[in-house]
Amino acid sequence: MSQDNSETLSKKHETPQIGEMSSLGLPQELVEAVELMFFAYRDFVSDPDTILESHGFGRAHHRVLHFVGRRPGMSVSELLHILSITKQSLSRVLKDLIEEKYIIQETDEHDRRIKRLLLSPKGQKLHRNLIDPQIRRFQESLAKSEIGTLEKWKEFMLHLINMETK
Amino acid sequence: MSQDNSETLSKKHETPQIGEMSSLGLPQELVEAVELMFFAYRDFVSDPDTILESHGFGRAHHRVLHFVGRRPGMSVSELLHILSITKQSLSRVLKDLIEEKYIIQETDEHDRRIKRLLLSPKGQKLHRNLIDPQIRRFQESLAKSEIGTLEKWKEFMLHLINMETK
DNA sequence: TAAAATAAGTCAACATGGCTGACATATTCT
DNA sequence: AGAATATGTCAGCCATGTTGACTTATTTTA
Repeated sequence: MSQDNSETLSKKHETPQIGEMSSLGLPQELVEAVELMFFAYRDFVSDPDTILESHGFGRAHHRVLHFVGRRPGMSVSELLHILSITKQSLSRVLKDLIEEKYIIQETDEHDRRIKRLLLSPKGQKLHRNLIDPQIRRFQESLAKSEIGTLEKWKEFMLHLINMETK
Repeated sequence: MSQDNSETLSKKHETPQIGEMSSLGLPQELVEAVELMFFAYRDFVSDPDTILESHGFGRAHHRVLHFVGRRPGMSVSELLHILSITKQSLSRVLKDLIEEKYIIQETDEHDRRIKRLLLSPKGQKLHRNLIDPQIRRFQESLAKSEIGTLEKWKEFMLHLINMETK
């Protein structure tokens, strides 16, 4: 990973300038950003893998645990929608998590077709263990960064997200 | 330098500080950051998929094209190392790309065991088509962001990366 | 110069987690 | 009563990750 020396592209709506282009005519600082996205994400999601492995779970299980933990009582179709995967893909991992009692299903009071998903205490504990190293990684990175970094980082990440996802 | 987010709830029924702590005692702003990482990465890598599909390629092919494009003349083992995948995983996609003449192999002049990997003009064109929407996405997001966002974003992303990767 | 190390390629086999389409069941809405 | 909805399940396909063993060519080293 090389450092970025160029101080440009700092104003809103400014187009890339000649000095910033690689041989392919691409703004070099943004090509670097593309790579940072790849490496940072890969290392970031690698943290929980050891824990997951010891439970016989994969990353798909992690995602389900995460969103059910964050939005307790969500329905299966809401979960499908947020994960943007198919029913079949979800059902495999959800089945595991329910069978091993990390996730509890409760039939909705007013519409008995809907099953509300919740983390059991066991599920909450695992969820916490999985997210801890990721939070720690953020905290350690922030400690090395300038003040105000998190806010700007989050703002930018939010802009990167598709409308439909928001 | 930066902030400290680690506060612990000392009493059972104490109200978390607004906007900072979830019910699990985690800094809320960092739990949000974990989710932003998931959504932003997912949407970001989704851009090139249509193009790849029309060529019968997947994301693994994209990564190979990208790094060979960025570091022309790299060896197979260097590529293995940067991608952190196994020889077998790489060989499948690399074989496709070589057979269809997106990537050219040249035997190293001084050590004929080593094969230098290069993009053909066809490979360069595809690489460019794949990265374009990602660059565009960055530019559009930057246009909506405050001045100085890219530098801070890149700095933080770099801190998130493992030592071994750097 | 013979042996060891290195770079690359290959084979078989297996796991995870995406996908599709079809279909079943229970429940609610019209 | 019939349509729509929410969930679950079956069978099968595909991409891409894994391991371990082995070959071939070439270079380095003892």
